[in-house]
Amino acid sequence: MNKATTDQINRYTQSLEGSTMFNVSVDCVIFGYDQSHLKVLLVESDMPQFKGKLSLVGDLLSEGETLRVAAKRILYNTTHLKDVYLEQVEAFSAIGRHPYGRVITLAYYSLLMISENEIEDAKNKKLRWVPVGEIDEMAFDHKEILDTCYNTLKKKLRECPIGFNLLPNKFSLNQLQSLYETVLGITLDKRNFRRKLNSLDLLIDLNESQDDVKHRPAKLYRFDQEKYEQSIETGSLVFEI
Amino acid sequence: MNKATTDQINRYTQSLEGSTMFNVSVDCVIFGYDQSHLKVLLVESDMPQFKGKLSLVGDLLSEGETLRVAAKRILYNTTHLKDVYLEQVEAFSAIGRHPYGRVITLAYYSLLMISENEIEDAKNKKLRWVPVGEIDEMAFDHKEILDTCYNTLKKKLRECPIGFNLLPNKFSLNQLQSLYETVLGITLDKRNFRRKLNSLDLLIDLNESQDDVKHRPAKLYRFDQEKYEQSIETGSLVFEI
DNA sequence: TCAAAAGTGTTCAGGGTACACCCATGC
DNA sequence: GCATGGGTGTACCCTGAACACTTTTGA
Repeated sequence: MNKATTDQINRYTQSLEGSTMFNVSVDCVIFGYDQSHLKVLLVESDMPQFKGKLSLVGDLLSEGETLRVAAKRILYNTTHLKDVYLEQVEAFSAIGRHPYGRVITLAYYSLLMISENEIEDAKNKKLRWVPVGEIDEMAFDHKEILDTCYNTLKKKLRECPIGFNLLPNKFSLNQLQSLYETVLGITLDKRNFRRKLNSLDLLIDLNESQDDVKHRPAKLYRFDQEKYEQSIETGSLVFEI
Repeated sequence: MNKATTDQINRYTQSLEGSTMFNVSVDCVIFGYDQSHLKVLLVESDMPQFKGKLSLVGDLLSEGETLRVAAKRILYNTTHLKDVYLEQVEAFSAIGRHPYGRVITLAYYSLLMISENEIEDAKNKKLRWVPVGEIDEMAFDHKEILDTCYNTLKKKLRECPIGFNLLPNKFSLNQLQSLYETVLGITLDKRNFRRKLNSLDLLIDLNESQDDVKHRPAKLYRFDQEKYEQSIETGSLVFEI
C-alpha cells in the first residue's frame, strides 16, 4: 500500500469541492392492518414509463433535512399522522433504478392501523391500500424494496413487540394472534400464544369487552409501553414469537 | 389530502432538474480477529478538526458506482483483498456530521482474518488495527457508526454462521469458541459449544492437527460452505448461538 | 336453543445448561 | 513426569408443541 492509496481512501477529507453529487430520496413502505389483511399504502405512478403501475410513497431529500425527518415528512403528508412507527431498512443504489437520472434511495417502513386512520385521497384517488399478497409488478425497483421491507418486518415482528402498532389501542388476544398469523403467514396455537403473551407480562387487562359483536365478546387489552421500556433497559425481556 | 400533497409526495416523478443534490460516501468498519482480539482497521485523520483522532476508512461515492461496489473498492484499496464478507448496515445523515459540508454516508462492515492478511501502510503508518475495546473518541460521527456496526455484528454472529470469515480456513474448535467469546463478550461452555456445532453439521473434519504448538495439538476443521448454502435453501438451518 | 367465537390445562419431547475429569503432546 | 491445553458424557430443567372441550353472549 502506498501513499496514493491512503489518500484515495480519504478523498473526502481533503475537500468536497467539485465532487460528484447525487439525488437522494426516501421511499416509505407504509404497512397497515385491516380486517385480517396486511396492506401497503401505494400510489399510482404518473410517469409514462410506469403507466398503470403502483409505486411507494417517497420524495427527494431536502437540504438541511435528515433522512429520518424526510421520512416523517412523507408520512405526514401522506397520512396526516405523527408519531408513527418508523424504521430505516436499506439503501438502494442500482445505476438504472430511476429513468430520469441517478437517485439513491433509502427505504423506511412504517406501521399503522388502517381502521382508525382513514387515508383519503378524494380528489384524484391515487392513493390505495393494497394487500401485500396482491402486489406483483411495481414502478422503479419498488417491488424489490417492498419485499426487503416486508422480510425485515417479519423478522422484527418475531423479535420485538412491534405488532401493537398495527392494532387499535384496545385489542383482543384473538385480534393480536390473527395479526401475527397474517403478517408471518403461519398459524399459531391459541393456548400456546396466550400463555406466551401472559408470560411476557406486557399487556394490561382493561376489564372491558367488545360490545359490537354478535357473539361472546372478547376481553380487551392494551400494550404496556412503560413496562416494555423498563424491561428493555434491564435487558430482562426475551420476546421471540 | 389534496392534490398538492399528492404531488409533493411524488416530487421526483416529475423531473430531477434543479433538485438538491448531496455528497454520498461509504464508510467501512473493517473487523479483524487476531490472537483473541477483535480489532478494527482505522486510519489517522488528516483533518485539522480531528487532529490525532482515528477515523474509519471511507470514500466518496463515484458516478456510475453502486454503494456496494464503492464499499468493495474501498476495501480493496485498503487491504488488497477481494471477496471479503461485506454487509450494509445503516445510513447516517446528521446535518453537521462532516465539517466541510453535507455528506450522507452509508456504513458497511467487513470481516477478515488479520494474521493471514498483512495490511501494511509502510510509507506513512496511517493505517492501524485497533482493538474495539480501546476505541473511544473518533473523527466525524465514526464512533457512533462503529458502535452501530459492532452491535449489528454481534446480533448477526448469533444468528448466522459468519464467524468463519474472521478465522483462517483451517481452525480448531477452541479457536472458534474463543472467537465467539471475544466478539460477543461472553463465556461459553466448551462441551455445550461443541455439541451445538456438531449438531449443526456445518464443519468438515480435516483429519489434520495443529503442528506448531507445544502441547497436545487440536484437530482442524473447515466451514462447509456448500452444505451451509444448501441448508439455507431448504430452510433447515436453525443456527442461534 | 343454537350459532359463533372466547377462553382454558395437561402431557410430552427436545434442547439448553450446568458440571469434572482424562488425554495427548512437547519439553 | 509434568505442564499445557485438547477433548469428552450425563443429569436436570425448562420451554415449545400438540391437543379438545366448556363458556358466554346475541339472535
